[in-house]
Amino acid sequence: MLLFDDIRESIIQTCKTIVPDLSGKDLEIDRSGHADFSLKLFRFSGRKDFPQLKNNILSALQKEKHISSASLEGNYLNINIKERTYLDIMDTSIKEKGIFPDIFQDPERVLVEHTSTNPTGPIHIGRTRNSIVGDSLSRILKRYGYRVSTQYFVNDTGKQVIGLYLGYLSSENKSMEIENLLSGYRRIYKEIEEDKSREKDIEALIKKYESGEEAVVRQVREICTVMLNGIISSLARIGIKIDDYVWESGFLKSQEMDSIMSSLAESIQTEEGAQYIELKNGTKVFLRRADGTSLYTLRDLAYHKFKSLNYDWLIDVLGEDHKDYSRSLNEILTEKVDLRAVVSFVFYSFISLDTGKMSTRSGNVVTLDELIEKAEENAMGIVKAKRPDLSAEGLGKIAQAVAVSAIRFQIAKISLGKELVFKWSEALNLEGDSAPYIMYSYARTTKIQKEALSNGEITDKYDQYERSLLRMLYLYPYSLQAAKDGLRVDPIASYVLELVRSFNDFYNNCRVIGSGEHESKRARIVSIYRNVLQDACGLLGITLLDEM
RNA sequence: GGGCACGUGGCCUAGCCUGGAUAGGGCAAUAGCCUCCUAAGCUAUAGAUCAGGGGUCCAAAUCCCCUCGUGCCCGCCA
Repeated sequence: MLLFDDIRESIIQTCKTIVPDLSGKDLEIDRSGHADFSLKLFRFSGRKDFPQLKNNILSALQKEKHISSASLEGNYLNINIKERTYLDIMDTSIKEKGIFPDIFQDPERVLVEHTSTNPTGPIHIGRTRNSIVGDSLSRILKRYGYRVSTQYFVNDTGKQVIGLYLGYLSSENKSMEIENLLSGYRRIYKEIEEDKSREKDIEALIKKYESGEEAVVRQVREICTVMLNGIISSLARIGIKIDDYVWESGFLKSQEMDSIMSSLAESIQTEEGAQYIELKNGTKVFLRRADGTSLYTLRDLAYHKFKSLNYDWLIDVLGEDHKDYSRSLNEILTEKVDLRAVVSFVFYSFISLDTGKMSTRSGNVVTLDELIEKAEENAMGIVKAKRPDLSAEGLGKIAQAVAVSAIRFQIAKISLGKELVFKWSEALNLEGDSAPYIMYSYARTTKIQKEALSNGEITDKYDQYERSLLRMLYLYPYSLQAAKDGLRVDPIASYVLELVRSFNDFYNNCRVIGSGEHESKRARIVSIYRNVLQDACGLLGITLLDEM
């Protein structure tokens, strides 16, 4: 059910007067170029009165006020909507509400947890998929009317982070700089590979840390803060700002953890002193080590409990490696802990490099900063060549917008289940299905917007390009809904590309300025285009510029 | 071994949930288009046994089963 004034609904109502058991599914958006919408009549073809039925629906539809034409082709009933209807619905919505579609306000409070990468180094492009998806998803839900917040769960406990701390302790250079901390971290993990007993030093430190030894706690926090600030500023460069940062160490001796443990009390079993609970499929989920220190699952359960106090719907954006883990977590949350909030998980597959899996520890990574820098440099070269008339400042502004938008779009457009292999040549390509392609089509409308006359009479003559563009614009809410329902970002990206393609057809075939009787009508179509494109690009983090 | 994903022209990808009319795009290739609102654009050509096999159905890229290939998970890591 779409939440705007949908003409599809009124068509279905009309059809129902003839065939009461018709449903919304029978009327689909046509993708094959036959019509705007098509009614599939296959499932009624067995009826004795089928020929009569077809004709009855046809004549009922021909009288419908929004329909310009309806015709039978085999078992399809093809329907075209009046161009003026499209134009008026969108025009009115934008004039009166400033937005199309004007959808509902849902009071649900939603928390999107994303990124949450270990603060053990700069964020790399693999993790960036998490951030981009999480950020766009929260924008989509906000656009839908939910009250949305975003949160980053900062992992400042456990082996990785303590390993980072040990690296710091055992290196001569005590500067709190990212590069220095990172090299200490890498050195420690090399040492562990060669000599497993080094892990004991980490375990000993974890114990000190969890027991709250002041100097340890303070220094770990300090190191994590340095790393986290690096990640925060990298993300800021691509337009991502996370509302809250919640430190995992805060749950070590928390009310939430106690509450979880008491909810689970009856199910807890022990094995050589370690505490675990058993799931329905027999999996053992460990909560505490034999030495009493907590495990990630327990802290994560406490964190979910905490989130559920303030939100109705929790959305976790996670790598596909967390699938089984999340299933276990969810089983515990729904069946053993009485969590009020609904929890949804969004999984994405990994981004790898030509050289294999990405890893901060091994150094086989492309960091987000590296990508941004190369992308900006690349964009700058192109803008310079195309716009020799602009000042350095103007060039920089465009190059930056192009680089950031391109990075975000390249990731957002791919559906989450697909594994990605990062290739520089593709990342730096700014033609075809890329953000600049979209941005460019917007920039071309600027002069039209400024100079075309838009308040004259509107003719009733529409050509195929105007008609297709109007229809594409009208279909925007359907993509919004697909994105929201599936917790996906790529439907918006696909839609935007299709919309831009449709606009380019229009632009190349329909002159606006000085087109006489067509000018007002076309100017209004362009104006709606700018509005919808801006809306959709806002969800994807694509910056639209008036010139480029 | 068990579980979860993914497999669409040389490369990348949409469509799959909710089966239906000629499988959309892009990159790379070839040939064109700037006296006309920005050529980061547009047009045309070439390129696909929708991994393979079986099944259901009037109808399968789409649903079901099997096989193969790839990735991920199966820790007192996070």
